[in-house]
Amino acid sequence: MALPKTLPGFREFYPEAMAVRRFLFNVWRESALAFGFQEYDGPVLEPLELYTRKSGDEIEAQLFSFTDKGGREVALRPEMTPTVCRLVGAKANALKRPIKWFSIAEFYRYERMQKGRGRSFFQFNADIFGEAGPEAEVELIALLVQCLRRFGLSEADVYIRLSDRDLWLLYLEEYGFSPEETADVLSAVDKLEKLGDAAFRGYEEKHGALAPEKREAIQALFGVRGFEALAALVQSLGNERLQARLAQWRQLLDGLEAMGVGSFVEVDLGVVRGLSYYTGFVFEAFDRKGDLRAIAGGGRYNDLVRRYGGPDLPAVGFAIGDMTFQLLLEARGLLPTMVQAADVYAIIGGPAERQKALRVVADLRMAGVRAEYPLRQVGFGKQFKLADQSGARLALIFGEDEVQRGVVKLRDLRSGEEEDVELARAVAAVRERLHGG
RNA sequence: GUGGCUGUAGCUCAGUUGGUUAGAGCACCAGAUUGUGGAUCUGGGGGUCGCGGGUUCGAGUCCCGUCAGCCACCCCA
Repeated sequence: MALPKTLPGFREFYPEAMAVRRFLFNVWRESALAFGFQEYDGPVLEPLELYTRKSGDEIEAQLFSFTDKGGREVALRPEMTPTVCRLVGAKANALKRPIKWFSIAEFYRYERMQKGRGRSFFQFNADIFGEAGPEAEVELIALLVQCLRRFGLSEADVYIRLSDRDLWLLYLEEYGFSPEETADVLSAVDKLEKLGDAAFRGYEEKHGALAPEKREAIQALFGVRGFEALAALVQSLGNERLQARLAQWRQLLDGLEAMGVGSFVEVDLGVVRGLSYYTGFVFEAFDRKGDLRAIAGGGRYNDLVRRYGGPDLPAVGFAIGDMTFQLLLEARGLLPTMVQAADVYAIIGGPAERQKALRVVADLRMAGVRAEYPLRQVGFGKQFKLADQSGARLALIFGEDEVQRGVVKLRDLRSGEEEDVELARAVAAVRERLHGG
């Protein structure tokens, strides 16, 4: 009788893997806190409707959804954005603005597994609500860069492609595309990089052949790399609203420079992001080598809070996934070896000494010192081996001689240095050794 | 959902044209070892050979199916 196996795509964290996970999370959390973001969380299980209302059925196909015992249609959360929109929307009037929130949470998608993608994964999400100007984007992109740099990743490892759905909309309008056509053009643009001209097939089936000059116009904006090229293209059109949008771009790029993160960012109108709820600036982070899928992605979604029943509240956010991120750190040799070592290992002579030793161990632990000892009585020599293997810096030797004299021997396992310490002073002596030198 | 590759111990793998009771290294446990170190030696536990069926006197080995994993497509909130 075999035990039931782990569900495909779900992850188990043995202590070593858990240490890596905690390392990632800690750095992300510290980064967000340094930026003044506040941590929140929401339910893992949500009404199915939360995810089906705004998007198509393809998304529903990738949901972990079922009917619960009360007959409710429910789904495991596949992303945080709807939840956070609801949370913020429900209390928007009571929340001090700008609302800067982050979370580190597990998500679920019913997908085929692949390198860097499972059916369960963690994401760091950071969002700013209530700020319509590009200052919010500056803050978020700076946080994203901080989340990279704190691990030792530089602009040589990662770059951020920065684009703008607003500008795309204005541009397409200028070329006479209707709103319905615009959505399908953007969907084609999203695939243009991979598929080439074939990307327009879906559009043409729906809206008829694409005039050559329109196609050229799309290709022109799609190919824009760098602000100079963007400015040149926009100015050639003489459209006032596009000009105004360009001013926003300038403000954003100046802010990023001032924050010292400009070197990570590349203006690249080839990105539009598949999701239809994005309304303005969008960005995606990739590794320079191009071996991995996207590391992070985000953008502005000014309509979403309102669409979830809240007030009109501008919003920007991004997410970093843990799987690809960890692969990147591994590939660059930036994952430190995780040590879960004790500080002190107690070496215990016999049953009589054990009484004294456990008391000291308990006191050490109460003082926040990681203290270990052999649960079962084993030979002295063996205990030294165990102490060594535990990675502890110090050993406390509770031998018969020592305990009878009312002392314990404190041994530095690195230098071999030993000294006798009064039992009552054992905790203090250990702390001096650990912190003092 | 589509296609390719791969499944033998916790890990890395060996296993002859199909032939007795499936092996090694690492890891783990114990002993040597009742007062000083990641060593050494000895021993031990651990396998329905992913699972199911078929061919055969006989299958880890050949065939079919299935499941799982990896990779690519699709998708990517």
